[in-house]
Amino acid sequence: MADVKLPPHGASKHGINPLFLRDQELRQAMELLFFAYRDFTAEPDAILAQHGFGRAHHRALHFIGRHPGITVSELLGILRITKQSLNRVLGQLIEKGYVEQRQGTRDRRQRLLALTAAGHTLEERVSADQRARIAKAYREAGAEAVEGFRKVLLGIIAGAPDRARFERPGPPRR
Amino acid sequence: MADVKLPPHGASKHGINPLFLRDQELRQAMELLFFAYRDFTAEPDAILAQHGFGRAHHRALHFIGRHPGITVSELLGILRITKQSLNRVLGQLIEKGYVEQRQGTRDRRQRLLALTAAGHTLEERVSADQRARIAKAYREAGAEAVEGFRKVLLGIIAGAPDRARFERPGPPRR
DNA sequence: ATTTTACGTCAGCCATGTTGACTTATATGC
DNA sequence: GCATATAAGTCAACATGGCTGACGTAAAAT
Repeated sequence: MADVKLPPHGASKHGINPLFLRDQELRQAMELLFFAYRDFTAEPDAILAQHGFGRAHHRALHFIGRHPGITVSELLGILRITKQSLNRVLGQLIEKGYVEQRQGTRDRRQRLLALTAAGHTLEERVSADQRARIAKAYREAGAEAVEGFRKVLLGIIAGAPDRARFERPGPPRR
Repeated sequence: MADVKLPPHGASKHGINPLFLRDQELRQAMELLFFAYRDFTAEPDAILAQHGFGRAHHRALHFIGRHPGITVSELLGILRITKQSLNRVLGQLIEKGYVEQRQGTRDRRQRLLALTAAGHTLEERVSADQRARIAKAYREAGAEAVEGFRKVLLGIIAGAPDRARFERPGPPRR
């Protein structure tokens, strides 16, 4: 690593440095992720704003919808935010009747979270554009590309525990 | 669309609804994007915080680095934020000596932006983890998967103008 | 000469993250 | 049974990075 010296922008006078190409390729991927995420969230954000909500509310709705009965601390582990931040969002969703809590049976300290019917409806409305966008991208790219897309994103995701989410078909039961 | 009625969570008593599988697949993609983005930004955010900067600063550094001589309004078009928001970030980067402005020659109202040497160094430091993460994911997934990854992300990105960024090899000259 | 464009700036608002301190109820381990 | 640990909630204060709206200046375009 220390013996490779790149010129300021990687291109030497006598041709193109292969490490420069590599860097370009990696930065292109960074941009693809940025643009995709930017466009992926634009529409949902606009719809959420009409309800006085934000992106954080959507994330909660989504994961509660996919894992009915999820506990607060499990949700915290997924979102990687503080409980104070989550509580604000969760409180608003409960107050407006999109999320319900019930006490855990095995452990009565837990609050098991679930979407109400209204919560399901809202989540569907908010995510409609995202699902359509992915459906379109998948359709255009083909099954093989979809496999590659999954593989690479999985490689970007950090730890084993999170990756495990994508190994089994259904949500974890409680 | 109106004639297809899904049971609450898509699974009927007599087998699995193919539309449910489809929905699961799309939601899985949503989650992959979320987790990848979450983990992709965690390390850079930590480094930036040590410098008193945030994610917004990194985005500016990145795009200025890739498009030396970019104008303020071009950068605004890429980031899709307001000029007031960009100005705050840009002002801090200039003040601390990571970004330089010079007056446009063709149009003297323009401020052409470029990284200083310190700016380049900082950007490299901040993006090192991201590049390593992508390099690892690319290596593990293989060339074919990388092609698929690009194809699908490109399909998710909204408009023709933005996609054009990924069609040519080099940054646009000015 | 007028209008439009590129950029900058001031002021204030909101969403969403943070830290730190503290409380309550319940489980768990000795 | 008591001590400790855990799940969740709460209050307060703060930072970042978006936003709107209003206004200013210089230069280009018509």
